[in-house]
Amino acid sequence: MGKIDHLNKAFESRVRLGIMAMLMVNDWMDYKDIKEQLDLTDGNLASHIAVLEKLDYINVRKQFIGKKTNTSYQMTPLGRIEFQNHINALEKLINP
Amino acid sequence: MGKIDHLNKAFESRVRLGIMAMLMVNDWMDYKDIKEQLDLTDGNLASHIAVLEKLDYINVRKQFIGKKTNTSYQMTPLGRIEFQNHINALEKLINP
DNA sequence: ATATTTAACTTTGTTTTTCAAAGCACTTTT
DNA sequence: AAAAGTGCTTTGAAAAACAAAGTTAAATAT
Repeated sequence: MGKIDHLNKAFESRVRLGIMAMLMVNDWMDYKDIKEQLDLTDGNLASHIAVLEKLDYINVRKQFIGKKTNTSYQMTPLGRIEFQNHINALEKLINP
Repeated sequence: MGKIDHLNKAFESRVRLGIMAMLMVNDWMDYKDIKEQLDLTDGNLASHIAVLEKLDYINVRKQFIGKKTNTSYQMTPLGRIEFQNHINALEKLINP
């Protein structure tokens, strides 16, 4: 068993790392805010969100605020566990 | 400027993360040891080493031990700085 | 002396991932 | 009626990851 096996492939992208880090500390985050804070294009963000959603690492909520569409994201319990595991693996790798 | 801009693209691969982490704590590491500890194929390791060498993040030393060829790797000062920066960026991302 | 094994690659080919650009449907603002 | 914003999807090109096979030279075993 290699030493890097506990690093989660889903978090090899700095975009997805960024998304997860934001969702660790903010319960629901808007599409627009994530896009702006990470400086991403729509297509780029949408594709990474799709990956995280498919893995059941994030929940997606679509609603209307007034008459505007609003999409926001929340970490799932599984996502939190997996991200924590990844962070722990990173720490072990770095401080062996 | 996005929050993930200080994450180094070179370290998005868990293989390269693993190599650098090993070289943080071991001055010279053998090809064979890295390959075994990270459980990589020859081609896979060679290609990632090539990336890190091209960026001047690692030094390569080829020598004979007795009559056997021996290839080993060491982190360069630049590599150490860049890896540290990456780790710092990760920490900021995770503990904001 | 010959055969086998080992180290350290390189090459090849497939699959996956990234990312930007364009388009789209709907809504609000002017 | 026109322009602009939201939140996508689709397309397509480029890059990256990875495994498998082949290569070379040297080491060891027979």
